[in-house]
Amino acid sequence: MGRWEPDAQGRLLRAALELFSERGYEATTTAQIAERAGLTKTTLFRLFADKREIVFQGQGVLVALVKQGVEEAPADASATSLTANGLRVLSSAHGEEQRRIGRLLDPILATNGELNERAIYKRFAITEALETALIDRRVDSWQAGILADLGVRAYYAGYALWVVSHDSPPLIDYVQAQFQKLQGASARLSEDTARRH
Amino acid sequence: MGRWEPDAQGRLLRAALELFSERGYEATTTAQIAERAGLTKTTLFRLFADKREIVFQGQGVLVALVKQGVEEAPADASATSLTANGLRVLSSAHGEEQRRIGRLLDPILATNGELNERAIYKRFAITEALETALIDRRVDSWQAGILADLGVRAYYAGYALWVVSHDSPPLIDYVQAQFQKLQGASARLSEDTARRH
DNA sequence: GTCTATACAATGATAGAC
DNA sequence: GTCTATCATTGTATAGAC
Repeated sequence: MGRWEPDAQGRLLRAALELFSERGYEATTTAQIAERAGLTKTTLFRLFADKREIVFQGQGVLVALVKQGVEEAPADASATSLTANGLRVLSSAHGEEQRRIGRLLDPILATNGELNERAIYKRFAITEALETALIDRRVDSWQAGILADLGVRAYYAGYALWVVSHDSPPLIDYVQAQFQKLQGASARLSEDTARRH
Repeated sequence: MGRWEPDAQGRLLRAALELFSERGYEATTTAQIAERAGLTKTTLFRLFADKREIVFQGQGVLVALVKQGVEEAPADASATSLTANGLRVLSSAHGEEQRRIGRLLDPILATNGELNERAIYKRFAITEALETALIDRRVDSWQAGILADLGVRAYYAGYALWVVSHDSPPLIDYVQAQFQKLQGASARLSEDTARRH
């Protein structure tokens, strides 16, 4: 049992992804994950709050990043620019390593309600962080909510395209393209409504 | 043990809300809930998928209602009208009974991450149902996503106001007011962006 | 300060009896 | 349809080893 070896969390994450891919999420016990990582169940639960967090704890930084992106934007930035900057910093956390993890994780997510529920919870946490950060930058609270929904929708749509792509463009390119499209669709929606009066 | 008495689910829901209010969600065991309802733990888990579903299973109909509301809207309805009709039928499910349950449940939700996670999952399910129903009515898929976010945001904001109010107006009045405000904020957002070119 | 061993409570599944 | 009984697994708590 190679104890004291470094990166216990990383080893547990890799062991979990392997086992979940091999035999599914439910058919894998926490004891098996710990064993493959050369640790015990006790240690696993000291490092992760629950079984789901083994694969999702990495997303904890995303909340801080989107907040930071909004805070760091120029003083004269529009509400939309503040959002775009949040998305830019948020996306910057995703490199090849995250793409590889995503490719393993997404099929598992799709077939498991328990994991999917946690994924949605993380999405909501990012949305709330973005909304709060925008309000802190004096964006109108109605607009902050709308932009948070729009921005996070762009982020997840962009992510879905990026994770399966074999191209070189970084995630932010995909996210920005989605954000533009959604803004255009939103503008057309408002025009349509106005035209009906 | 008054077995064979009717409305086992309702008895379990009431028992759960009482016990959660008295001693908190985590301090209440499923055996205690079953006991207060005059049943056993086994029966509880046959009627509900897990402990959280005791208080959330009632929301399962909401997904069907919002879908139905969009489907039943007039053939010439705009995308916005389709959404409004979905919200109208969705809101129609909430009477005094639901308000009473909400008043008990909301404080418990606020203090428990596990329950909160399930609540967010239900919100997402309603959003997806609305988005899909709009797409089925030939709404552009970008606009469908935006309207689903906007509509569900209006629904939850309206619900939060309604549940604590002591006035007579039904939920739909609150939801419609929120939907109007959000549409206005969205239009101003698009104007601001256009003006910057 | 991190890991292990052990014991424990609670969730949720399953099988057979009424 | 419900009950009793038993079971595997998750997740916690404690005390001690390196």
